[in-house]
Amino acid sequence: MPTDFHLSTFLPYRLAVLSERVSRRLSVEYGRSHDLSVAEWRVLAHLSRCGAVSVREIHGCVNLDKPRVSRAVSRLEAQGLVSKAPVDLDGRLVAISLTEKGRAIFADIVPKAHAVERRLLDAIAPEDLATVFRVMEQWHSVLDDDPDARPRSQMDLDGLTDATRRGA
Amino acid sequence: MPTDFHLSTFLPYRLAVLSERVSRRLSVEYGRSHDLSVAEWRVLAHLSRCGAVSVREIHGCVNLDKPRVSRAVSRLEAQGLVSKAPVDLDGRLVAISLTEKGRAIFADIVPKAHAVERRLLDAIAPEDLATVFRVMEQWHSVLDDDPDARPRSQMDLDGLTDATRRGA
DNA sequence: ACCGTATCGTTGCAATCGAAACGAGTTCAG
DNA sequence: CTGAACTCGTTTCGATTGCAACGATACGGT
Repeated sequence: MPTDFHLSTFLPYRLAVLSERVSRRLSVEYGRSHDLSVAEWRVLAHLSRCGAVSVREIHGCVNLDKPRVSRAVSRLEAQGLVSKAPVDLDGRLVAISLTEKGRAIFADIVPKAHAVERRLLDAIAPEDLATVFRVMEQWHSVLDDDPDARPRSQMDLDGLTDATRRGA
Repeated sequence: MPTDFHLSTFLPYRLAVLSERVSRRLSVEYGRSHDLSVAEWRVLAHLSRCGAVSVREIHGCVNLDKPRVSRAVSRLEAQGLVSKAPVDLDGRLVAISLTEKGRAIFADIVPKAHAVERRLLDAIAPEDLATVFRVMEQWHSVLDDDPDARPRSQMDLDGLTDATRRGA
């Protein structure tokens, strides 16, 4: 009677537990073979799509704070998976891009990552999957309207289709 | 044509981003007023339901590793929200329970936490919500069958209804 | 009773984290 | 041309993290 509160049915808790479990399972794939952190994996993934970009760009796209991106890039550079080059037009910027080795290692991980994802996706009926993604987008919308919530990152907004896009 | 991989549509990434955003929004509620971490919040929540329990018990129930629980309890004890008592029958165990102050602070936070959750839940049609929870449970089942995934915590298993329970 | 094994809670330690500060570079108003 | 304001990437620093030991207690076979 004091306060009836069940942690195990509390939405934020449930999301956190599932997300962390999935994330940890995935990190087995890129942490076991090659020695990558979540941040490094995300940086590689972003670079594989966007070519040569700045730290700022990555920071705004993959939900990692600036220092984390900076350090992840440093470690990746030390391992030879990534190269930094100065930008002529703006001396502050650094153009970061994948090396051949980085591309190779990423190409090696992607199928394993996709396999983990596929096992999850294949267990769900397509229409249920659609519902889930729609709901996740609605939850983001709720947070978009909440001044106390951290704003969404750029890339996650860009990924929206017109059907699911809000405001705009 | 290297490897076509979209981070922004990758399920583990999407889960991580949403979960982290929700979690961070929630932590505003118990971090701003009182000064609690996620671990401390979970410990309080568990104690509010389970009375006097051991560190081990909490550890197995709320998805926190043992040292984290131990340290969270220490901080909570230092703030007077929790009290530790030796157990007669087993000298290794410590019985942890809420103090009056701890109960009061928890009672103050719960409505705010529920408000955050409610805003999310109210945005979704009931049948869609049911689908989402069912899918989340299916994903847990997939991970339960995966030897490379970390096992699920006790309380999260206990929370299952017979309708959704797998194996057993 | 005794010793090996298991469990409980804590602590040590190295790595990581996040927020703020920093230096270098750029922009632009005056 | 100058200097204030801004941006970019890095670094600093205190706090937190996860993992692996650790001391202490309990149990079980002999």
